Amino acid sequence: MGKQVTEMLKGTLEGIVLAILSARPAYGYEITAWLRDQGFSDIAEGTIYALLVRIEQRGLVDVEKVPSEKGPPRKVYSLNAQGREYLEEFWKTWSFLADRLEQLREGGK
Amino acid sequence: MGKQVTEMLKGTLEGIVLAILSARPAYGYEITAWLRDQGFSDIAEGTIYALLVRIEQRGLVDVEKVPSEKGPPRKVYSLNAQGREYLEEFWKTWSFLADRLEQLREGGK
DNA sequence: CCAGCTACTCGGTATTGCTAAATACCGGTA
DNA sequence: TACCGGTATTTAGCAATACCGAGTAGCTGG
Repeated sequence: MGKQVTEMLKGTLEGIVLAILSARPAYGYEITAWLRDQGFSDIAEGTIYALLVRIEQRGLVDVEKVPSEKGPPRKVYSLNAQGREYLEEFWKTWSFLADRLEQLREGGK
Repeated sequence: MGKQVTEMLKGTLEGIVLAILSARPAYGYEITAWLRDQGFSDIAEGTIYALLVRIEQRGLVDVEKVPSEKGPPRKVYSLNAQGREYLEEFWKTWSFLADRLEQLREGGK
């Protein structure tokens, strides 16, 4: 994609990852692959890992190291209660923004 | 609002301002006031001015200095052809992101 | 034993929004 | 006159987050 999406992801990517984790536990490599599959073609690996470290440090997720058959051990993240609360907040913020944008788009026609 | 919105605005605020300008020419102070009115309670003045300078330098807007009855002259910005094109791109990017988020929200229920 | 996939880490850069303070023009008021 | 408040813009420094590139490490198949 382009630079536009990169800047737009700032602030939303975190919510996206939390939303993924709210459905099921997952690890970094898996999340990156899934996102690319969904059309986020140029999400950088490093970005996801850094983000995971951040949300772990903020106590939004629990981590468990799980051995992999295909490589080094995976760090499997799962959303905890605090993370769920934070995700709720995220959705509210997102809705606010999306509503404003929708209005602007309507008005601009 | 909070930090969440601040980070989320990165990348979207530019589109928001361009969308505003697509409806009618406007100047910085006016845009800031309007945004605050719309619920963006803590948009910083400086942020809007800096953003306007950026989009001007990228050639997305035309500028005209207009005397004000109530203070120093206003810098009135209006969207030009290139800006309109860029705004189109912005809406596409936004739609992509909004669609993905909507799916995630659905799935998470 | 090496190539290639899996899986994670780290250092440096760019972009963008916020903070805070300064500058400037105007009207009204003490 | 002198000052205050509202209008209007500019600027310097800071913080957060995504990207880039390179490195580490485990496993499997040729």
